[in-house]
Amino acid sequence: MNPNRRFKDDIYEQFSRIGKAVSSPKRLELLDILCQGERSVETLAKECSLSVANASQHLQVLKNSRLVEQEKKGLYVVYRPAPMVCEFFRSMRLVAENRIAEIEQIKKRFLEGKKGMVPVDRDALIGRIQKQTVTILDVRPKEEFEAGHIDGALSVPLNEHEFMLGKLPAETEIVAYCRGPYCVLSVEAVQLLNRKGYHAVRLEEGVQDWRSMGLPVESG
Amino acid sequence: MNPNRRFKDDIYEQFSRIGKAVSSPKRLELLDILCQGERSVETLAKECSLSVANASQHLQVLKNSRLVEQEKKGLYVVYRPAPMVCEFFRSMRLVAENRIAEIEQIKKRFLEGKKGMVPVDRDALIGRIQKQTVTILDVRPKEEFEAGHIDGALSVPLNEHEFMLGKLPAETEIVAYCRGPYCVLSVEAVQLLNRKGYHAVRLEEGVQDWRSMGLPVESG
DNA sequence: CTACTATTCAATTAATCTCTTGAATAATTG
DNA sequence: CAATTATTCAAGAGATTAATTGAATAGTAG
Repeated sequence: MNPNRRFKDDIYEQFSRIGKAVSSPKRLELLDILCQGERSVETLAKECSLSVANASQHLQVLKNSRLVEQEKKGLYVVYRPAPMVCEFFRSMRLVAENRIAEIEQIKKRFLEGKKGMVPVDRDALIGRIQKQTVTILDVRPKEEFEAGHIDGALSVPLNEHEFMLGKLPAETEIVAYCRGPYCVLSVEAVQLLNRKGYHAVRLEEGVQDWRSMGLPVESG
Repeated sequence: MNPNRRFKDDIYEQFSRIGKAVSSPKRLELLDILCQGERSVETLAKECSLSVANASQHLQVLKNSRLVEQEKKGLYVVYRPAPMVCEFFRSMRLVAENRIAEIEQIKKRFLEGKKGMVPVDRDALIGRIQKQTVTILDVRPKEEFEAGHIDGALSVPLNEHEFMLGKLPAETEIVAYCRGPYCVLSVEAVQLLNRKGYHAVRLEEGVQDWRSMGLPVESG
């Protein structure tokens, strides 16, 4: 074969390793979660409804395409996204959201009939946070809250909701957020709160989006 | 199945349409070329060493994942990248180049033993263009030159090289560029020029890279 | 209207990928 | 040292994908 053709074939073959890695829905879900922070295989498997063996296998594929890195921590192996990968994933997500109409439809269908799912006006929200006329809840697990959260948010992990409910001011409006548009924690939280008589709405954006819009993020 | 799980599966399934589209080396090559400008099926097939039927089939896949758009122009169907796609492709390319060591190796192996393939210092080059102590050649087909080229470059398509050779100043150094690091036109041009006694080196970056670094690009 | 051109479609084969299952490994704890 | 835990490996079934071939379509030119 012509050496020029050979060169191109070899190069695009290598590029396609990245593409192959992100061609499986489950691997994308794994990546999406990893972009929130490092996780163990078991955690990832549970989060993505995969068997541990299958999750491990997908993680190997991601590792072989250099999209994730691995580190042994005590009894666990934790995976985390390699440098640049979160930005790349974000770029892919944006293309998908903008180009593939079905995504909007699926979201719509899923949220339809649920209370408090209207999109929140970000600019208005920022003003209201400052004026303290709104309570903002981070409903992700505590560790994720600690790794970074919207400035002024309260950590109320979904599983502790029942417990925390009493502590919330009954009169102010509540805005709940979680990892982003495809994480359902805030959806469940908002439904629960509304059933309990609060006025709660969902903020679709997660901390990553919040940060990448240049808005204040706290940690600890 | 749990409706939350259903929702996530549906969403990531849609995301994976983008991933599947960029999981084939040939489709990546097609996309890369399309990011230079719109092309007919036949042109793309020839450029990527594909049969026309096969190229068409790959283009259908890209179209179904909404990465390219199609327009009938006279006897031809031209394809072009959809909005945001070039940026996405670039982001993918950057991840691959930074994370996959094999790519650097393949480049090295291909260029090894060839004259004038040392990387050109961009900043120094800009200065020398302004001082006119260097001749910069765009060796892509004329139409591509006309659609946009590095400010100050001369259009000398590779196939017309023999013809144009006499017109080049023999004493000044020559820098040739083409579509980017994986286009071999400038490699061939530089070899040819060096055989003819010129002092020619290759600029790896293409117009796209040049532009995205905020450097001046002319058209027409 | 006929011939021609560019592209797409349809069917086939070979190769590749995903998930499952059960076993293997490797590190930690009692 | 034995038991436990987290992860990985290996093999196989079923589904998906890429390239090839030959035919079909649709628009253009003579």
